[in-house]
Amino acid sequence: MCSARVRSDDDLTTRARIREAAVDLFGRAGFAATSVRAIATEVGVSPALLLHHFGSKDGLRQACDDHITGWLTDEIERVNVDDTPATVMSLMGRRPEYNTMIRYVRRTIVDGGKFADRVFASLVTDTRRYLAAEVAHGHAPPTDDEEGRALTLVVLSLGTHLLAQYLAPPGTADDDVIFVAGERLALPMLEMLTHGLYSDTLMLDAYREYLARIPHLTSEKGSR
Amino acid sequence: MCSARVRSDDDLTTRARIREAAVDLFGRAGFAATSVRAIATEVGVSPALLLHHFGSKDGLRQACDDHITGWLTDEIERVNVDDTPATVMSLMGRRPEYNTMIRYVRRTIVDGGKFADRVFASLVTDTRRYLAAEVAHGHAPPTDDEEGRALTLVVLSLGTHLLAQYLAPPGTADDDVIFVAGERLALPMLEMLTHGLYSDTLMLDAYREYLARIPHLTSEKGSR
DNA sequence: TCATTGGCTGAACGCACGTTTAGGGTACTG
DNA sequence: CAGTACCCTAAACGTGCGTTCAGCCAATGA
Repeated sequence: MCSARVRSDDDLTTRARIREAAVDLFGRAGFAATSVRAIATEVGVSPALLLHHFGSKDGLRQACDDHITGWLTDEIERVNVDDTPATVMSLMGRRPEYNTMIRYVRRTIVDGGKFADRVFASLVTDTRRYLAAEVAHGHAPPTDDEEGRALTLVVLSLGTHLLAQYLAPPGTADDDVIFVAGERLALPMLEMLTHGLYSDTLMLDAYREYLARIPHLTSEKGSR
Repeated sequence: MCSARVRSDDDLTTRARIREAAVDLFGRAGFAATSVRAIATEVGVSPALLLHHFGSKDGLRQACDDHITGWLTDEIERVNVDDTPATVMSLMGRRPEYNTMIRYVRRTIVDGGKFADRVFASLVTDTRRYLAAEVAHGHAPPTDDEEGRALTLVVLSLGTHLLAQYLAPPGTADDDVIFVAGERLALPMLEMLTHGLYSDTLMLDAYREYLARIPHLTSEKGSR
């Protein structure tokens, strides 16, 4: 079920080849900017066949979402067993089929919608689990706002993917962008996650004071 | 020139009102998903007038880009004088006209293109200048990779805007999303920027070792 | 053998889009 | 008063879209 996702196109049913092409094109150009005709041409079939199999363009998107969901679940599960985020970040983007998935997820997040909400939520959940493990092993101190810390990490990693095209040098081959961007930021990010940026608590104190002075909510946030 | 950007719609020429509506709609839904007819309806004029003034839909986009460029330059210049990133982050998103600008910039970055490259580059430049000042004042230690550190900060701040809809609680009013997301992350981010995440150098050392073992480039990166 | 099923196509439909064209209305200018 | 310049519109054009429909063709099963 897992290794079956890596194979030459010849092995696939036409239905599956259509879906693969759709995932690729949706991920690259977005759902709205990808026409049914473009996908059909890519696969070498008629536009009508596509609707015969999936009912409508939205049906095809649904099939892509489902496919990616399963894929993502498998991979995260497989990876959580024995890898660290650093190695995961390095490994991903190396293999072209990961590129396709990451591009699709990227598009999903950018375009929004229910599926995107679910994907984001699951990323946060996974990060919280990872952070809890780090705290348990004594590699990170506990915090009042575990969710906030997880959100910050998700912004860092997802943001790196979202902005990959700007982080990789101009002219980087399309399929290398995600990997190159990850490598570019890995060291300065780890540096910041290890030693922080500021050498004093000036900023932090200033913001805490700002929060204390303006009690804008039924806030229990500025506490500790 | 600056305060002239805040005024009721009545004061504006029709040409300007069209541009304002276009900035708003392009920012919300994206260029491709916003039709000339939709903008015309919003302003209350005929679609033809729009093309009379701007030549084409692309001409209108260009006018929006130019408008936002000037606006952004003014604001950054005004802000750099005496504000800290924390207060800037807090202030922005408060006023609705900033919301419009941020949404437009967000779309620009997501959709890519030459204008996006320029915007991103100028964000990095500004962040580097800010970091240099912090180092000069002794609030932050120097680093081998100033650009990398700046990129990391840009990913953090821009990422927060890109992902704002997921960071704010579901159901947050459209115009509050950016501000609420900023407030949600401000404290955990400052915490991380001040104290870091990891309490040991395990991760950092592991990645440095990985870099040393795989000399993939004419690298002078794993140094220090 | 014939009927049935399912993958697949070519042609067409209705629609929304960006754009063009011809011209109406109003206010300056000689 | 005629002429001109400008803001603006109604109507239409061509294009590409998602989708529908009638039917071809090969394989299957009775």
